[in-house]
Amino acid sequence: MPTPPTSDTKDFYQKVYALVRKIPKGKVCTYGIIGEALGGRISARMVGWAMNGAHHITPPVPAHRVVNRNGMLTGKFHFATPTLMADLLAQEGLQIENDIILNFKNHVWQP
DNA sequence: TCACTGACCGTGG
DNA sequence: ACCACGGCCAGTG
Repeated sequence: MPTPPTSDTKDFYQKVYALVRKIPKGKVCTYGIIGEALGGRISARMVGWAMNGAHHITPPVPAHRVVNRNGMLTGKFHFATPTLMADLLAQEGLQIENDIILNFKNHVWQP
């Protein structure tokens, strides 16, 4: 069992992207939930790091639906424009204010 | 090779 | 209720 001989890290990236793509429209997810959903052996930090490569991969990943536990758009600065993330979320019917998702807990989606 | 940083989270004082 | 610290893994200088 054994242990996956090959590096899990690469698989882990793919898992993160797959899960994020699975997030339904109008819903959001947190880094911690994703990390736990992938096995819990990973840190939420790595999830964010994985998203760092989500810019040049295909198909595109709706990273705008991934926020921190606080419901705050922490990664908005990593997007094409700092307002793109809030804009996309607003288009999905989410209410954003001060870079924070209103009623965030009510829009959280879990795998 | 060592050290620091980074789209985080949880617990303690 | 708020502030501070540690833990986690990987990539870059």
